Amino acid sequence: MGSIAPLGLRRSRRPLHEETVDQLRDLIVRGELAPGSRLNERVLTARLGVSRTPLREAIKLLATEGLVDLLPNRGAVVAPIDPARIAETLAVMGALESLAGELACVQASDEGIAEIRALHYEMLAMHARRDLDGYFRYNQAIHLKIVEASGNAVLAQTYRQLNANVRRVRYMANLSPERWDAAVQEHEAILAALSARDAARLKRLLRDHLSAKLATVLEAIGQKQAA
Amino acid sequence: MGSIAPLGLRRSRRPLHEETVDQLRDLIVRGELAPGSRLNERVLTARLGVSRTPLREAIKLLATEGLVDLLPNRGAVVAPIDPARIAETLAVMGALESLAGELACVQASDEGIAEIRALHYEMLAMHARRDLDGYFRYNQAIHLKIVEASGNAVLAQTYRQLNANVRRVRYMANLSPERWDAAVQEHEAILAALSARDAARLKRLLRDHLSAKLATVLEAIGQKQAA
DNA sequence: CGGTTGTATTTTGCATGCAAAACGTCTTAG
DNA sequence: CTAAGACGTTTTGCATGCAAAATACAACCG
Repeated sequence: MGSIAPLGLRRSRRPLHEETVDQLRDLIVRGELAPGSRLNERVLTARLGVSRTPLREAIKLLATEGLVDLLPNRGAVVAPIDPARIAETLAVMGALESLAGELACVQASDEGIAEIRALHYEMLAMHARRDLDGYFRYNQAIHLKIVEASGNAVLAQTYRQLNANVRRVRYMANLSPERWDAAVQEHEAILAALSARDAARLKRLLRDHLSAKLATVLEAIGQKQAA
Repeated sequence: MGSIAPLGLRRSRRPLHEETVDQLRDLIVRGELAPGSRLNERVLTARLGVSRTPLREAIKLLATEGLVDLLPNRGAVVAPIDPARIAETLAVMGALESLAGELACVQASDEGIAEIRALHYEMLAMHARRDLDGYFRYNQAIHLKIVEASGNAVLAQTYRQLNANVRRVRYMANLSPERWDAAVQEHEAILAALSARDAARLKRLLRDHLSAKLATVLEAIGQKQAA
Protein backbone atom coordinates (compact mmCIF):
# COMPACT_ATOMS: atom_id res chain seq x y z
CA MET A 1 0.00 0.00 0.00
CA GLY A 2 2.50 2.59 1.13
CA SER A 3 4.86 3.92 -1.47
CA ILE A 4 8.23 2.27 -1.54
CA ALA A 5 11.30 4.21 -0.52
CA PRO A 6 12.66 6.05 -3.54
CA LEU A 7 16.22 4.99 -2.84
CA GLY A 8 18.92 5.38 -5.42
CA LEU A 9 19.56 8.93 -6.40
CA ARG A 10 20.25 11.03 -3.33
CA ARG A 11 21.43 14.49 -4.11
CA SER A 12 23.69 14.08 -1.16
CA ARG A 13 23.21 17.60 0.10
CA ARG A 14 20.13 16.97 2.19
CA PRO A 15 20.97 15.21 5.46
CA LEU A 16 19.16 11.93 5.73
CA HIS A 17 17.81 12.62 9.18
CA GLU A 18 16.16 15.82 7.96
CA GLU A 19 14.62 14.05 5.04
CA THR A 20 13.40 11.42 7.44
CA VAL A 21 11.86 13.98 9.76
CA ASP A 22 9.90 15.46 6.89
CA GLN A 23 8.74 12.10 5.59
CA LEU A 24 7.70 10.89 9.00
CA ARG A 25 5.95 14.12 9.87
CA ASP A 26 4.06 13.93 6.62
CA LEU A 27 2.98 10.37 7.32
CA ILE A 28 1.72 11.41 10.73
CA VAL A 29 0.06 14.65 9.67
CA ARG A 30 -1.72 12.92 6.81
CA GLY A 31 -2.91 10.26 9.16
CA GLU A 32 -1.21 7.46 7.28
CA LEU A 33 0.32 6.60 10.61
CA ALA A 34 -2.72 6.59 12.83
CA PRO A 35 -2.76 8.28 16.23
CA GLY A 36 -1.77 5.80 18.88
CA SER A 37 0.00 3.40 16.53
CA ARG A 38 3.44 2.26 17.51
CA LEU A 39 6.50 3.37 15.59
CA ASN A 40 8.38 0.15 15.16
CA GLU A 41 11.92 0.94 14.15
CA ARG A 42 12.41 -2.16 12.03
CA VAL A 43 9.21 -1.56 10.11
CA LEU A 44 9.90 2.12 9.55
CA THR A 45 13.49 1.65 8.46
CA ALA A 46 12.19 -0.75 5.83
CA ARG A 47 9.42 1.61 4.79
CA LEU A 48 11.56 4.73 4.59
CA GLY A 49 14.70 3.06 3.37
CA VAL A 50 16.96 4.48 6.03
CA SER A 51 18.85 2.95 8.89
CA ARG A 52 17.86 3.20 12.49
CA THR A 53 20.19 6.04 13.38
CA PRO A 54 18.61 8.83 11.33
CA LEU A 55 15.18 7.35 12.00
CA ARG A 56 15.69 7.57 15.73
CA GLU A 57 16.95 11.11 15.44
CA ALA A 58 13.83 11.98 13.48
CA ILE A 59 11.53 10.38 16.02
CA LYS A 60 13.09 12.37 18.80
CA LEU A 61 12.61 15.60 16.90
CA LEU A 62 8.99 14.84 16.27
CA ALA A 63 8.59 14.12 19.95
CA THR A 64 9.53 17.72 20.73
CA GLU A 65 6.96 18.84 18.19
CA GLY A 66 4.40 16.80 20.07
CA LEU A 67 3.63 14.55 17.12
CA VAL A 68 4.89 11.43 18.82
CA ASP A 69 5.06 10.28 22.41
CA LEU A 70 8.21 8.61 23.67
CA LEU A 71 7.74 5.63 25.97
CA PRO A 72 11.05 4.88 27.66
CA ASN A 73 12.34 1.44 26.70
CA ARG A 74 9.17 0.85 24.76
CA GLY A 75 9.68 3.03 21.77
CA ALA A 76 7.39 5.65 20.40
CA VAL A 77 3.77 5.98 19.39
CA VAL A 78 2.03 8.51 17.22
CA ALA A 79 0.62 11.03 19.67
CA PRO A 80 -3.13 10.65 20.07
CA ILE A 81 -5.21 13.61 19.00
CA ASP A 82 -6.20 15.11 22.30
CA PRO A 83 -8.97 17.71 21.99
CA ALA A 84 -7.78 19.53 25.08
CA ARG A 85 -4.29 19.74 23.66
CA ILE A 86 -5.55 20.92 20.30
CA ALA A 87 -7.52 23.62 22.06
CA GLU A 88 -4.44 24.70 23.94
CA THR A 89 -2.40 24.74 20.77
CA LEU A 90 -4.94 26.86 18.94
CA ALA A 91 -5.05 29.32 21.80
CA VAL A 92 -1.30 29.75 21.52
CA MET A 93 -1.47 30.01 17.75
CA GLY A 94 -4.14 32.65 18.14
CA ALA A 95 -1.82 34.76 20.25
CA LEU A 96 0.99 34.25 17.75
CA GLU A 97 -1.11 35.11 14.71
CA SER A 98 -2.45 38.08 16.51
CA LEU A 99 1.04 39.38 17.12
CA ALA A 100 2.03 38.46 13.58
CA GLY A 101 -0.85 40.50 12.21
CA GLU A 102 0.16 43.54 14.17
CA LEU A 103 3.74 43.27 13.01
CA ALA A 104 2.79 42.46 9.43
CA CYS A 105 0.78 45.66 9.16
CA VAL A 106 4.02 47.51 9.77
CA GLN A 107 6.59 45.18 8.31
CA ALA A 108 5.01 43.61 5.28
CA SER A 109 6.08 44.78 1.85
CA ASP A 110 3.43 45.72 -0.66
CA GLU A 111 4.56 42.74 -2.72
CA GLY A 112 4.09 40.49 0.27
CA ILE A 113 0.55 41.70 0.73
CA ALA A 114 -0.08 41.33 -2.99
CA GLU A 115 1.03 37.72 -2.77
CA ILE A 116 -1.33 37.11 0.13
CA ARG A 117 -4.10 38.66 -1.92
CA ALA A 118 -3.27 36.34 -4.81
CA LEU A 119 -3.41 33.34 -2.51
CA HIS A 120 -6.70 34.62 -1.20
CA TYR A 121 -8.21 34.57 -4.67
CA GLU A 122 -6.85 31.11 -5.32
CA MET A 123 -8.55 30.08 -2.14
CA LEU A 124 -11.81 31.65 -3.25
CA ALA A 125 -11.56 29.63 -6.45
CA MET A 126 -11.23 26.44 -4.42
CA HIS A 127 -14.16 27.47 -2.31
CA ALA A 128 -16.25 28.10 -5.42
CA ARG A 129 -15.38 24.61 -6.67
CA ARG A 130 -16.09 23.09 -3.27
CA ASP A 131 -12.56 21.70 -3.38
CA LEU A 132 -12.02 21.28 0.33
CA ASP A 133 -8.50 19.94 0.02
CA GLY A 134 -7.37 22.74 -2.22
CA TYR A 135 -9.10 25.23 0.04
CA PHE A 136 -7.22 23.97 3.07
CA ARG A 137 -3.97 24.16 1.19
CA TYR A 138 -4.39 27.80 0.26
CA ASN A 139 -5.85 28.61 3.63
CA GLN A 140 -2.70 27.24 5.27
CA ALA A 141 -0.53 29.10 2.83
CA ILE A 142 -2.25 32.38 3.62
CA HIS A 143 -1.93 32.03 7.35
CA LEU A 144 1.69 31.06 6.99
CA LYS A 145 2.38 34.04 4.73
CA ILE A 146 0.83 36.40 7.23
CA VAL A 147 2.99 34.95 9.95
CA GLU A 148 6.06 35.22 7.76
CA ALA A 149 5.13 38.76 6.79
CA SER A 150 5.62 39.68 10.43
CA GLY A 151 9.32 39.61 9.69
CA ASN A 152 9.85 37.68 12.91
CA ALA A 153 11.54 34.40 12.08
CA VAL A 154 11.23 33.01 15.59
CA LEU A 155 7.53 33.68 15.50
CA ALA A 156 7.21 31.97 12.14
CA GLN A 157 9.09 28.89 13.21
CA THR A 158 7.20 28.57 16.46
CA TYR A 159 3.95 28.89 14.57
CA ARG A 160 4.91 26.25 12.01
CA GLN A 161 5.86 23.84 14.74
CA LEU A 162 2.55 24.18 16.52
CA ASN A 163 0.69 24.04 13.26
CA ALA A 164 1.85 20.53 12.41
CA ASN A 165 -0.13 19.25 15.32
CA VAL A 166 -3.30 20.99 14.28
CA ARG A 167 -3.07 20.02 10.65
CA ARG A 168 -3.60 16.41 11.60
CA VAL A 169 -7.13 17.23 12.62
CA ARG A 170 -7.97 18.54 9.19
CA TYR A 171 -7.95 15.12 7.75
CA MET A 172 -10.73 14.20 10.10
CA ALA A 173 -12.75 17.39 9.98
CA ASN A 174 -15.41 18.10 7.43
CA LEU A 175 -16.32 21.75 7.43
CA SER A 176 -20.03 22.49 7.45
CA PRO A 177 -21.10 24.61 4.47
CA GLU A 178 -22.16 27.40 6.80
CA ARG A 179 -18.90 27.47 8.67
CA TRP A 180 -16.99 27.27 5.43
CA ASP A 181 -18.79 30.32 4.06
CA ALA A 182 -18.27 32.17 7.30
CA ALA A 183 -14.56 31.39 7.26
CA VAL A 184 -14.27 32.79 3.77
CA GLN A 185 -16.00 35.96 4.90
CA GLU A 186 -13.57 36.23 7.78
CA HIS A 187 -10.70 35.92 5.37
CA GLU A 188 -12.14 38.74 3.28
CA ALA A 189 -12.11 40.95 6.35
CA ILE A 190 -8.61 39.85 7.27
CA LEU A 191 -7.29 40.68 3.83
CA ALA A 192 -9.01 44.06 3.92
CA ALA A 193 -7.49 44.93 7.29
CA LEU A 194 -4.04 43.84 6.18
CA SER A 195 -4.33 45.84 2.96
CA ALA A 196 -5.35 48.89 4.99
CA ARG A 197 -2.51 48.07 7.37
CA ASP A 198 -4.97 48.45 10.22
CA ALA A 199 -3.02 46.61 12.91
CA ALA A 200 -5.57 46.81 15.70
CA ARG A 201 -8.33 45.53 13.50
CA LEU A 202 -6.26 42.77 11.95
CA LYS A 203 -5.14 41.62 15.33
CA ARG A 204 -8.71 41.28 16.50
CA LEU A 205 -9.89 39.60 13.31
CA LEU A 206 -7.14 37.01 13.43
CA ARG A 207 -7.84 36.23 17.02
CA ASP A 208 -11.55 35.82 16.35
CA HIS A 209 -10.85 33.73 13.28
CA LEU A 210 -8.71 31.39 15.32
CA SER A 211 -11.37 31.18 18.00
CA ALA A 212 -13.93 30.15 15.43
CA LYS A 213 -11.51 27.61 14.06
CA LEU A 214 -11.03 26.25 17.54
CA ALA A 215 -14.77 25.78 17.93
CA THR A 216 -15.02 24.07 14.56
CA VAL A 217 -12.14 21.78 15.22
CA LEU A 218 -13.34 20.76 18.63
CA GLU A 219 -16.78 20.00 17.27
CA ALA A 220 -15.28 17.93 14.49
CA ILE A 221 -13.20 15.97 16.94
CA GLY A 222 -16.22 15.45 19.13
CA GLN A 223 -18.17 14.00 16.23
CA LYS A 224 -15.29 11.78 15.26
CA GLN A 225 -14.96 10.42 18.73
CA ALA A 226 -18.66 9.89 19.08
CA ALA A 227 -18.67 7.95 15.83
CA MET B 1 39.60 21.95 33.14
CA GLY B 2 35.98 21.00 32.81
CA SER B 3 34.52 18.62 35.33
CA ILE B 4 34.89 14.99 34.47
CA ALA B 5 31.84 12.95 33.57
CA PRO B 6 30.29 11.52 36.70
CA LEU B 7 29.98 8.04 35.17
CA GLY B 8 29.30 5.04 37.27
CA LEU B 9 25.94 4.94 38.94
CA ARG B 10 23.20 5.51 36.40
CA ARG B 11 19.74 5.11 37.76
CA SER B 12 18.89 3.51 34.49
CA ARG B 13 15.45 5.07 34.26
CA ARG B 14 16.50 8.29 32.63
CA PRO B 15 17.26 7.83 28.94
CA LEU B 16 20.82 8.81 28.20
CA HIS B 17 19.91 11.09 25.32
CA GLU B 18 17.59 13.10 27.56
CA GLU B 19 20.24 13.42 30.19
CA THR B 20 22.62 14.52 27.51
CA VAL B 21 20.21 17.15 26.18
CA ASP B 22 19.90 18.65 29.63
CA GLN B 23 23.62 18.63 30.29
CA LEU B 24 24.46 20.14 26.94
CA ARG B 25 21.75 22.76 27.21
CA ASP B 26 23.06 23.70 30.61
CA LEU B 27 26.59 24.04 29.30
CA ILE B 28 25.37 26.29 26.52
CA VAL B 29 23.00 28.40 28.60
CA ARG B 30 25.62 28.96 31.25
CA GLY B 31 28.06 29.99 28.60
CA GLU B 32 30.54 27.27 29.42
CA LEU B 33 30.34 26.42 25.77
CA ALA B 34 30.82 29.80 24.20
CA PRO B 35 28.64 31.07 21.37
CA GLY B 36 30.22 30.16 18.07
CA SER B 37 32.38 27.36 19.42
CA ARG B 38 32.28 24.07 17.57
CA LEU B 39 30.70 21.00 19.10
CA ASN B 40 33.27 18.36 18.41
CA GLU B 41 31.70 14.97 18.91
CA ARG B 42 34.82 13.24 20.11
CA VAL B 43 35.53 15.95 22.66
CA LEU B 44 31.97 16.06 23.94
CA THR B 45 31.59 12.30 24.20
CA ALA B 46 34.68 12.32 26.39
CA ARG B 47 33.43 15.24 28.44
CA LEU B 48 29.92 13.93 28.97
CA GLY B 49 30.81 10.29 29.16
CA VAL B 50 28.34 9.13 26.53
CA SER B 51 28.77 7.70 23.10
CA ARG B 52 28.16 9.56 19.90
CA THR B 53 24.67 8.27 19.30
CA PRO B 54 22.86 9.91 22.22
CA LEU B 55 25.10 12.94 21.86
CA ARG B 56 24.09 13.44 18.27
CA GLU B 57 20.44 13.02 19.16
CA ALA B 58 20.87 15.70 21.79
CA ILE B 59 22.58 18.08 19.41
CA LYS B 60 19.75 17.77 16.94
CA LEU B 61 17.20 18.54 19.62
CA LEU B 62 19.08 21.62 20.70
CA ALA B 63 19.20 22.70 17.08
CA THR B 64 15.41 22.86 17.03
CA GLU B 65 15.55 24.95 20.19
CA GLY B 66 17.87 27.31 18.38
CA LEU B 67 20.73 26.78 20.80
CA VAL B 68 23.02 25.24 18.21
CA ASP B 69 23.40 25.66 14.49
CA LEU B 70 23.86 22.61 12.31
CA LEU B 71 26.38 22.89 9.50
CA PRO B 72 25.83 20.01 7.09
CA ASN B 73 28.86 17.76 6.96
CA ARG B 74 30.68 20.11 9.26
CA GLY B 75 29.04 19.43 12.53
CA ALA B 76 27.44 21.87 14.88
CA VAL B 77 28.36 25.11 16.59
CA VAL B 78 26.87 26.84 19.60
CA ALA B 79 24.49 29.38 18.10
CA PRO B 80 25.85 32.88 18.30
CA ILE B 81 23.85 35.31 20.37
CA ASP B 82 22.15 37.38 17.73
CA PRO B 83 20.56 40.55 19.12
CA ALA B 84 17.96 40.57 16.36
CA ARG B 85 17.01 37.03 17.14
CA ILE B 86 16.85 37.72 20.86
CA ALA B 87 14.56 40.64 20.13
CA GLU B 88 12.32 38.44 18.04
CA THR B 89 12.26 35.81 20.73
CA LEU B 90 11.32 38.30 23.42
CA ALA B 91 8.53 39.65 21.25
CA VAL B 92 7.09 36.16 20.97
CA MET B 93 7.55 35.53 24.66
CA GLY B 94 5.76 38.79 25.36
CA ALA B 95 2.73 37.60 23.43
CA LEU B 96 2.85 34.28 25.22
CA GLU B 97 3.16 35.76 28.69
CA SER B 98 0.44 38.19 27.87
CA LEU B 99 -1.90 35.34 26.98
CA ALA B 100 -0.71 33.38 29.98
CA GLY B 101 -1.56 36.27 32.27
CA GLU B 102 -5.07 36.53 30.89
CA LEU B 103 -5.63 32.82 31.32
CA ALA B 104 -4.00 32.70 34.72
CA CYS B 105 -6.40 35.31 36.08
CA VAL B 106 -9.20 32.88 35.34
CA GLN B 107 -7.47 29.53 35.76
CA ALA B 108 -5.02 29.94 38.60
CA SER B 109 -5.85 28.44 41.95
CA ASP B 110 -5.54 30.59 45.05
CA GLU B 111 -2.72 28.31 46.14
CA GLY B 112 -0.98 28.89 42.83
CA ILE B 113 -1.16 32.62 43.29
CA ALA B 114 0.00 32.27 46.87
CA GLU B 115 3.04 30.38 45.65
CA ILE B 116 3.81 33.11 43.15
CA ARG B 117 3.50 35.63 45.95
CA ALA B 118 5.93 33.61 48.03
CA LEU B 119 8.42 33.52 45.19
CA HIS B 120 7.94 37.24 44.79
CA TYR B 121 9.01 37.87 48.38
CA GLU B 122 11.98 35.57 47.98
CA MET B 123 12.92 37.65 45.00
CA LEU B 124 12.56 40.83 46.99
CA ALA B 125 14.93 39.37 49.53
CA MET B 126 17.49 38.74 46.82
CA HIS B 127 17.02 42.24 45.54
CA ALA B 128 17.56 43.65 49.02
CA ARG B 129 20.79 41.68 49.29
CA ARG B 130 21.88 42.73 45.80
CA ASP B 131 22.17 39.04 44.98
CA LEU B 132 21.79 39.27 41.23
CA ASP B 133 22.09 35.57 40.61
CA GLY B 134 19.49 34.68 43.19
CA TYR B 135 17.27 37.45 41.89
CA PHE B 136 17.41 36.07 38.37
CA ARG B 137 16.61 32.62 39.63
CA TYR B 138 13.45 33.71 41.45
CA ASN B 139 12.53 36.05 38.63
CA GLN B 140 12.64 33.14 36.22
CA ALA B 141 10.67 30.99 38.60
CA ILE B 142 7.94 33.60 38.89
CA HIS B 143 7.55 34.07 35.17
CA LEU B 144 7.48 30.34 34.69
CA LYS B 145 4.88 29.92 37.40
CA ILE B 146 2.64 32.52 35.81
CA VAL B 147 2.94 30.77 32.49
CA GLU B 148 2.17 27.46 34.12
CA ALA B 149 -0.74 28.97 36.01
CA SER B 150 -2.38 29.57 32.65
CA GLY B 151 -3.24 25.90 32.70
CA ASN B 152 -2.10 25.67 29.09
CA ALA B 153 0.64 23.06 28.85
CA VAL B 154 1.43 23.82 25.23
CA LEU B 155 1.88 27.45 26.10
CA ALA B 156 4.15 26.57 28.99
CA GLN B 157 6.33 24.27 26.93
CA THR B 158 6.62 26.73 24.07
CA TYR B 159 7.59 29.42 26.52
CA ARG B 160 10.21 27.28 28.19
CA GLN B 161 11.75 26.41 24.88
CA LEU B 162 12.09 30.02 23.81
CA ASN B 163 13.32 30.96 27.23
CA ALA B 164 16.43 28.81 27.04
CA ASN B 165 17.72 31.04 24.30
CA VAL B 166 17.17 34.22 26.26
CA ARG B 167 18.64 32.90 29.47
CA ARG B 168 22.05 32.75 27.82
CA VAL B 169 22.10 36.51 27.66
CA ARG B 170 21.72 36.81 31.40
CA TYR B 171 25.20 35.61 31.99
CA MET B 172 26.45 38.56 30.02
CA ALA B 173 24.05 41.19 31.23
CA ASN B 174 24.56 43.28 34.30
CA LEU B 175 21.39 45.06 35.29
CA SER B 176 21.78 48.75 36.07
CA PRO B 177 20.59 49.59 39.60
CA GLU B 178 17.86 51.83 38.19
CA ARG B 179 16.54 49.21 35.84
CA TRP B 180 16.72 46.62 38.58
CA ASP B 181 14.61 48.74 40.90
CA ALA B 182 12.15 49.45 38.12
CA ALA B 183 11.83 45.78 37.32
CA VAL B 184 11.02 45.04 40.93
CA GLN B 185 8.33 47.71 40.87
CA GLU B 186 6.87 46.17 37.74
CA HIS B 187 6.76 42.84 39.49
CA GLU B 188 4.87 44.41 42.37
CA ALA B 189 2.24 45.64 39.93
CA ILE B 190 2.11 42.28 38.20
CA LEU B 191 1.54 40.45 41.45
CA ALA B 192 -1.16 42.92 42.42
CA ALA B 193 -3.01 42.49 39.13
CA LEU B 194 -2.79 38.74 39.35
CA SER B 195 -4.03 38.76 42.94
CA ALA B 196 -6.94 40.93 41.86
CA ARG B 197 -7.43 38.62 38.88
CA ASP B 198 -7.54 41.67 36.68
CA ALA B 199 -6.84 40.02 33.35
CA ALA B 200 -6.75 43.09 31.17
CA ARG B 201 -4.38 44.87 33.47
CA LEU B 202 -2.10 41.89 33.99
CA LYS B 203 -1.93 41.32 30.28
CA ARG B 204 -0.77 44.85 29.69
CA LEU B 205 1.70 44.80 32.57
CA LEU B 206 3.32 41.62 31.40
CA ARG B 207 3.66 42.91 27.89
CA ASP B 208 5.23 46.14 29.10
CA HIS B 209 7.51 44.25 31.45
CA LEU B 210 8.77 42.12 28.59
CA SER B 211 9.28 45.17 26.42
CA ALA B 212 11.42 46.74 29.10
CA LYS B 213 13.34 43.52 29.43
CA LEU B 214 13.90 43.54 25.71
CA ALA B 215 15.36 47.02 25.88
CA THR B 216 17.60 46.05 28.77
CA VAL B 217 18.82 42.92 27.11
CA LEU B 218 19.56 44.61 23.82
CA GLU B 219 21.49 47.32 25.55
CA ALA B 220 23.49 44.76 27.49
CA ILE B 221 24.31 42.90 24.32
CA GLY B 222 25.31 46.11 22.65
CA GLN B 223 27.74 46.90 25.46
CA LYS B 224 29.16 43.41 25.38
CA GLN B 225 29.74 43.54 21.67
CA ALA B 226 31.25 46.98 21.89
CA ALA B 227 33.68 45.73 24.54
C1' DC C 1 -9.21 -24.02 35.41
C1' DG C 2 -6.80 -19.67 36.68
C1' DG C 3 -2.77 -17.57 37.92
C1' DT C 4 2.17 -17.30 38.05
C1' DT C 5 6.71 -17.97 36.88
C1' DG C 6 10.30 -19.28 33.65
C1' DT C 7 12.00 -18.83 29.00
C1' DA C 8 12.40 -17.51 24.12
C1' DT C 9 11.88 -13.71 21.07
C1' DT C 10 11.48 -9.13 19.90
C1' DT C 11 12.63 -4.42 20.40
C1' DT C 12 14.76 -0.80 22.16
C1' DG C 13 19.01 1.85 23.77
C1' DC C 14 23.55 2.61 23.24
C1' DA C 15 28.21 1.74 21.30
C1' DT C 16 31.09 1.19 17.58
C1' DG C 17 32.63 0.50 12.71
C1' DC C 18 33.14 2.23 8.03
C1' DA C 19 33.07 5.35 4.09
C1' DA C 20 32.92 9.98 2.45
C1' DA C 21 33.43 14.75 3.11
C1' DA C 22 36.05 18.47 5.04
C1' DC C 23 40.31 20.29 6.83
C1' DG C 24 45.28 21.11 7.33
C1' DT C 25 49.69 20.81 5.63
C1' DC C 26 53.34 20.36 2.75
C1' DT C 27 55.12 20.72 -1.60
C1' DT C 28 55.85 22.85 -5.81
C1' DA C 29 55.23 25.90 -9.55
C1' DG C 30 54.88 30.58 -10.89
C1' DC D 1 56.94 34.98 -1.56
C1' DT D 2 52.30 33.66 -3.02
C1' DA D 3 49.07 30.51 -4.76
C1' DA D 4 47.49 26.19 -6.05
C1' DG D 5 47.30 21.33 -5.73
C1' DA D 6 47.99 16.74 -3.76
C1' DC D 7 48.08 13.98 0.19
C1' DG D 8 47.25 12.57 4.93
C1' DT D 9 44.38 13.33 8.94
C1' DT D 10 40.31 14.43 11.25
C1' DT D 11 35.48 14.60 11.59
C1' DT D 12 31.12 13.84 10.32
C1' DG D 13 27.10 10.90 8.62
C1' DC D 14 25.16 6.72 8.45
C1' DA D 15 24.99 1.62 9.21
C1' DT D 16 25.36 -2.08 12.09
C1' DG D 17 26.46 -4.83 16.31
C1' DC D 18 25.59 -6.01 21.11
C1' DA D 19 23.45 -6.09 25.61
C1' DA D 20 19.45 -5.15 28.40
C1' DA D 21 14.66 -4.30 28.86
C1' DA D 22 10.24 -5.60 27.53
C1' DT D 23 6.93 -8.69 25.59
C1' DA D 24 4.83 -13.04 24.35
C1' DC D 25 4.20 -17.55 25.32
C1' DA D 26 4.09 -21.77 27.61
C1' DA D 27 4.56 -24.92 31.19
C1' DC D 28 3.80 -25.56 35.86
C1' DC D 29 1.71 -24.98 40.32
C1' DG D 30 -2.09 -24.01 43.12
